[in-house]
Amino acid sequence: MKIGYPCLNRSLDCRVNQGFRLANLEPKRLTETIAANLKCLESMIRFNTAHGLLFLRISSDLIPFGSHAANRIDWRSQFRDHLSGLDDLLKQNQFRISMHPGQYTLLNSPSEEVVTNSVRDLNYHADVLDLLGLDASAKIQLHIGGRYGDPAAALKRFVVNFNNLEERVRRRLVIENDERLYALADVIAVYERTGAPVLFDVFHHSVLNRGESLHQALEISRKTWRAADGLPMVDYSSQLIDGKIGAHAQHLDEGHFVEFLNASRPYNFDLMLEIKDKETSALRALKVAAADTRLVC
DNA sequence: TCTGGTCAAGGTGGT
DNA sequence: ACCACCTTGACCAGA
Repeated sequence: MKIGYPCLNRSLDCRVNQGFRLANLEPKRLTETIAANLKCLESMIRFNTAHGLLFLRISSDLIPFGSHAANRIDWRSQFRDHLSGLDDLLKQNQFRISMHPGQYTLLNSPSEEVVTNSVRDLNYHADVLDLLGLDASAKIQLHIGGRYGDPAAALKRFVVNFNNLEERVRRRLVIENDERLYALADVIAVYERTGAPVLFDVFHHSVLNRGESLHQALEISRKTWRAADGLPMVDYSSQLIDGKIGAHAQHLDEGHFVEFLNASRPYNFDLMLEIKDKETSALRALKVAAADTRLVC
């Protein structure tokens, strides 16, 4: 079990997701921003290495407008060496890597244009991981998408569009249960028709489920990961006190986390802590989990 | 330097 | 048909 926090580090004096408005897009600025973001990603990798946080989710905003038609610079060639340099760092320290496209990336939309844009966005994510030289254990996690008034048809569209993706994208895609529309059982149904492993989200499952216990859910989801996919990935969070149901906690709830660690044995997985204060909670989690024999840090 | 409106992008659900 | 809301961090214009 490696532990990580998503995308951003609050204690560094740089940012990996610097951007600007589309109206201000200009090749020189784009090139400079990408260079700055990559430099900051290196700082983040060094920070995580030093602290034993070896599960890294790379921000989708690493390359501003990464999949947008207006991005016309050849960043893939321009930053090829820079990216493979980062890969050395990642491999030396045995990092586990993921990425998570945003809410607008929807493979199952009834709109052809939305699907086209989504495919391009998934290609972009795969480009980053490919250029980093990472194997198939580096994953891109996606939700099934919308319901569009007809969940069966929406699921079918997901399967068809998934199976039309390039192999280099398909091998990296894993599907995550959400907290409103598609529960673990739905994601499993998609797995059966696509072979895409299931990334189990503990918190979403606590909000939307069909009665599976944590144990059952971990058992069901882990079986969908093959050797080449690496250890299963699991997302963890807890409810924000006094927040709406489904809102992520601001800080790690240590009691809840200890309970999760105990209840999740003997299953092993890499754990992403989706908690607002990012590395602060991840570092606390490492301490809490210090005696857990599954932990790698 | 601060602040509030806005940002590439879609969809749900209440009225 | 319309509109508030989602979920979020950061940009940026105007004060």
